[in-house]
Amino acid sequence: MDKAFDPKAVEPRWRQRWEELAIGRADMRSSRPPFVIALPPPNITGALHMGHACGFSIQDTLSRYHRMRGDEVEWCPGTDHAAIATQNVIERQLAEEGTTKEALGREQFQERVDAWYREYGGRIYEQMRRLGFSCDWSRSRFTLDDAYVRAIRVVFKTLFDDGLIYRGPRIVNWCPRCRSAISDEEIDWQEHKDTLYYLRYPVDGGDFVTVATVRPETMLGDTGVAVAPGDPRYQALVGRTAVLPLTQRAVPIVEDAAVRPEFGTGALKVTPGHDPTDYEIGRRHSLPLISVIALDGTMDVPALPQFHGMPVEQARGAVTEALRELGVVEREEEYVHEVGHCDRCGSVLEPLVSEQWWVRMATLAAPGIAAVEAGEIAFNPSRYTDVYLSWMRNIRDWCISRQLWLGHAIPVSTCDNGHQFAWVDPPQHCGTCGSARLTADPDVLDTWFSSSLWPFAIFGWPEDSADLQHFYPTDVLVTARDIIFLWVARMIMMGLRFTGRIPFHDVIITSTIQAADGSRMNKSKGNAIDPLDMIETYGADAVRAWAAAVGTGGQDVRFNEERIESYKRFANKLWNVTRFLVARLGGGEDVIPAVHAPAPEALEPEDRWMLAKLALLVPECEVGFDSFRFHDVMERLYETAWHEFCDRYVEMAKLRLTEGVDEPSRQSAAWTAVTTLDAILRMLHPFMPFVTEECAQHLPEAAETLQRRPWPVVEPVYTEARTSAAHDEVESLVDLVQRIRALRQHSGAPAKRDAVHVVVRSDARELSLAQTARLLEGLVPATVLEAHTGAAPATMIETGPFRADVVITGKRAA
RNA sequence: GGGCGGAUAGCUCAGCUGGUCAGAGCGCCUCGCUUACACCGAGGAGGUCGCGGGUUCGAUCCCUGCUCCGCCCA
Repeated sequence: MDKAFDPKAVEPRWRQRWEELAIGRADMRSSRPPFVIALPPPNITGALHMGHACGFSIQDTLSRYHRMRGDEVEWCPGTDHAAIATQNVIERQLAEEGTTKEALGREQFQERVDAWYREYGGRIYEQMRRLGFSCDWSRSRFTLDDAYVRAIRVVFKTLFDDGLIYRGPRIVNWCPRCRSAISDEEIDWQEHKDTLYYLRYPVDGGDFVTVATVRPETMLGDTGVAVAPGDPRYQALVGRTAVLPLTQRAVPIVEDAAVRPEFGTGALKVTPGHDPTDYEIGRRHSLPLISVIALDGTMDVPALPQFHGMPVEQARGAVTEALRELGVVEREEEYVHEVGHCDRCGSVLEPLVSEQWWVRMATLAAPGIAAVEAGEIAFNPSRYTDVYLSWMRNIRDWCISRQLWLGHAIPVSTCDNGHQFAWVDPPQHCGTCGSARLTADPDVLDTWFSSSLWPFAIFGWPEDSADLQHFYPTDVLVTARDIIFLWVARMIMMGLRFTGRIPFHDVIITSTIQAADGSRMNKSKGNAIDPLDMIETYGADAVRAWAAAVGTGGQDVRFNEERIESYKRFANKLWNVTRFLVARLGGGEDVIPAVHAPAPEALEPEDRWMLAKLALLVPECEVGFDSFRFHDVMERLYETAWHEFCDRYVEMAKLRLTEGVDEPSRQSAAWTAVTTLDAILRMLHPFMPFVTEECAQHLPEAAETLQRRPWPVVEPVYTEARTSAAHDEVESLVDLVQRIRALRQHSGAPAKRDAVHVVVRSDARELSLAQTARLLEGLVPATVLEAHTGAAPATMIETGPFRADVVITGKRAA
């Protein structure tokens, strides 16, 4: 065996082995209880980032653990077509080539997209394999698969026929660059420093009202002025009309509770066409709705040619200037506020009214709320329960249409007689009048609409497939916090609606990995860490162990490379202790031959000490796994493996492991060491599969993979009374050793056996004086005497059943 | 404006339902190339657990107010 563990040399071999053995492949005919995870599908052309590395590592750890516990594990991977992201990539490419998708046409554009998928699709799977993930690759799904598309259409048509999907004009967040609606959940809010303008609108009868706005250009579309109900400042104006400068339109002054009287002047200009709040106010007061901004983000005011066609930003200046000339700008002040940007392209979003498809959410939400309230679905950490519930209780209709060229077409057609219907298979005729002149809806579905079907559509729904029967509902969903609304909530609602069952019973929200300075990791900011670099430097095991240790608990974590490095060292430690045992017990071979269990009486106290530790560790790990406290499990395994096993037990047993004198003692030490190491490797395997596999190959119980070995069992001998008595005594002895060493260090004596002389007495029952002496001599190291000469002063140390007189001699030369 | 979370050793963080909880890793200091490992071993120093109140026999852990940081919703 090499002197150090080399991840690069080991990882490819095991990745290949696992693929050959198909450890991830689930058998739906198995009688083992299923344990199922649906992988949140990453973007098919995307690259693995730290968030993936973290969340996916946790899923693999859970999967491997459950396989060892005897479950039939189905961890189903998949990828998402990520319509907006992909379309943006292709559009950027086209722009560099000096062309546009419009010039190309839909067909050729689609060819470009397909080519892109062919070239980069699945790249992320390769990156996932680098981390040793044991997904069921045989069941990989893609959201553009034919069967998946069919499931989407069935869902759409059902909701449509049930009246839960409708088309209507609504104010939406519009991205002028993507030329598409963007959902509320996809807005990237950024702080802007703008100017708050105070505009004076004359009121009929000689008064005036002053409104405050950061967007003077939208005043061209104002259709009202609103004040808070009962605001004493404005009682005289309510019910009268203001006359807008520039357009000369007369608009009513109304009272509305949405107005915050403390903001600005307490009077709000109402632009229903370009502000969500104003839109609602306008509806309540039946104010007209005027659009003054076109879909491309330019002013759409043919009646005012001086502004028509001008980009909004520019129009803001121009309109303000015109208003200044009219003398209606009372005041200007700096104003800092949050402005919505497109998540994908960064453009400032423009609220405007357009025709969109919507899902009525209230009826879908009710069962989703009930399921969580009843505890059928639990969030981990539990505080996210309230986050979910409050969003669900205040749910708003969901805008599911996007004006993209890429994605799932909305399966709705309209015939020339105006009959509109949803379909699953593309229709030839109108179902109502038989007309063959059909117009398909030009929009596509929000990607999250398709994602919301994921847990059941991946298993073949709407067919009542064997996979679906066996693997649905899934067990656990592992995902990031920012996806609770976008995805988790919608999966719950769709799952309940279409299968009548919850899609999973536990949701694990992973930590957000921040940059070292606490800021958000962001590719464009250049502070993102590439997991592949980390694997390259520290090995996949180290990255995975780090992810598990840091990824649950719900607390955001600052990226800390040293922490990953510490797990690389840990892997090396495991490797070296294995190497040590192989050297002592392998008889010259690379693999330790079978070690027979000793008679229980043959176990020495330190053997029992180790077994007692193991007896505690196994159930602790199980509890940790079952409560998703991965960091607890990882920490306990690290502590036990390194400090208790390597530092203590192996040191205590070292002399007994040499070829020689006391064969029964040697055998019990060998058996204890191998048994403990074997158990530790198995328990660590879900976290650090590569190094544990590689080490386990050198032990007698070698199997083709640890995934085919069971989780450790606590044997009766680990827990019997003698064992715990021996444990406690050895624990005291370890304490004694530590205190003698401290004394020695303090005295400046070298760590030599003849520098420390000890006379020890004890009331121990399990540890004989001879065994006590042997352990002290080996561990301190020290010379144990019957009695001191009395020539040098002794220090008395008392701990547990032991009383030791210690004499330090042979001071180090300064 | 509403809500959630955080503030624990120099750094990054654990501390579940109040009483061996004051911890880990890294860093630091001292010593050691003892044939598993210097990707190591041994020993050690470092914290009034953000601040002010309160509940309690007793609070880092519960309640409340405040300060700063992060996030979500509006």
